[in-house]
Amino acid sequence: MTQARPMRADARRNYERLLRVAAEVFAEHGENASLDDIARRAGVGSGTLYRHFPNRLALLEAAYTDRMAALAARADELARSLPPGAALVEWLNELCAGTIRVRGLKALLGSAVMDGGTAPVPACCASVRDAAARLVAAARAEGALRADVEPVELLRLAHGVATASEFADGQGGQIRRYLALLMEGLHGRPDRPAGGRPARGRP
Amino acid sequence: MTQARPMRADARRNYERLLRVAAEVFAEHGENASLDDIARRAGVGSGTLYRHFPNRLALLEAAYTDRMAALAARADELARSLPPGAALVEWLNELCAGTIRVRGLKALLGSAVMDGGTAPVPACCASVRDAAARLVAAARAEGALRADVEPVELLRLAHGVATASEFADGQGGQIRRYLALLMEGLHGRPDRPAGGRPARGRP
DNA sequence: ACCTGAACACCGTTCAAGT
DNA sequence: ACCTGAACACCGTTCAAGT
Repeated sequence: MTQARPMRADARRNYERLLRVAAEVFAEHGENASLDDIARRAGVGSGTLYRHFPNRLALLEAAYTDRMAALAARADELARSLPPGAALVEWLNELCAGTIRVRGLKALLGSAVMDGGTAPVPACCASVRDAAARLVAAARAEGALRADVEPVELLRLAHGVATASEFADGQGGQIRRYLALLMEGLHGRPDRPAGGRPARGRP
Repeated sequence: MTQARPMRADARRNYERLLRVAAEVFAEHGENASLDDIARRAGVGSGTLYRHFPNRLALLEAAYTDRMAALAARADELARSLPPGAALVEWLNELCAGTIRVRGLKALLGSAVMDGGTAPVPACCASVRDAAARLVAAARAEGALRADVEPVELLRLAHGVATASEFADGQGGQIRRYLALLMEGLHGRPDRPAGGRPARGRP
């Protein structure tokens, strides 16, 4: 998977300019930003963009690999400084905030939690999934998380929370609240977690 | 707001053809379907489409007004045949399933729960919001729903659940499950004292 | 009053021609 | 080996010309 031969100097320069510009433009205009615009701002021909990145998702992945890695690293940092349940919630919170602030990141994380067995999961997405799995395992062991929820499902639901939060105010003002609702449960009085609930229909 | 003067016969015909075709095409290809394609399939010039519907959202609204009304009506139907808590959950479930099956509907419901105080909420969106408010009020009165969640927030979270479900399998296979997770809460033991479902993890 | 379709600007993608 | 930019097909939107 690693570079077979080093790139020619000009190719490497173009490659890096494209990455830098793409990260900026995707962050500002979202995943559907104009590729032509990215090439233009990077000062290269559009063909050059396609030579390095065969499609939009490939460019998105390359542009945000470092941010994805940072997200994965952040999980372990939080795991060291907080109890498992709190670490998980805080991480999901930061993840949601990131997907709203950096607009292109949301699409990438979306592709990271998509099932579509067709394409293999890119490395940067796998690292975030793995980080989630570690936090989930710890939270489960502590009894802070029910056992029938898979890590990737939690990521999907967090993506949903980010989507909901985006609709709320366009920024992330409600992330913490919606995430708490997801984690705490919607029914039952806030001050009475167990019991006191009328019988519901058959499961 | 109602029709000042009846439309000319040919205009009315075109208008209706556009609506019918748009509903089909949006359902199939999603909110970003080509407007040109819709006009072509309806057998009218592209200018005619813009004359009747100034922008994409306007067409989307008009094309799905009846479905939105049906959704609102369905809420009251469920309220009559189920206990409040169950009626709410079932309605949200059908709403999510609808937004996945009918692809353009999702964007419309998204705009229905968006805060953006700029544009006034279109009538069809308001009717869905109102229906949600009725179900929420009943569920609250029964004690099946905590009191600090607004109806529009519940709709936003349901939208998030639909998004998460779409990532799961592309269809709606996980809606009921994710919705239950949202409604029941992620933490706390699965085998709670009252009304709990059987534990799937450890005994 | 309404419709048509050409016109314009834009975008994604490919590829022949260059160095 | 790599880059460029023209070329093609497509799309959203406007508007002069028609009826």
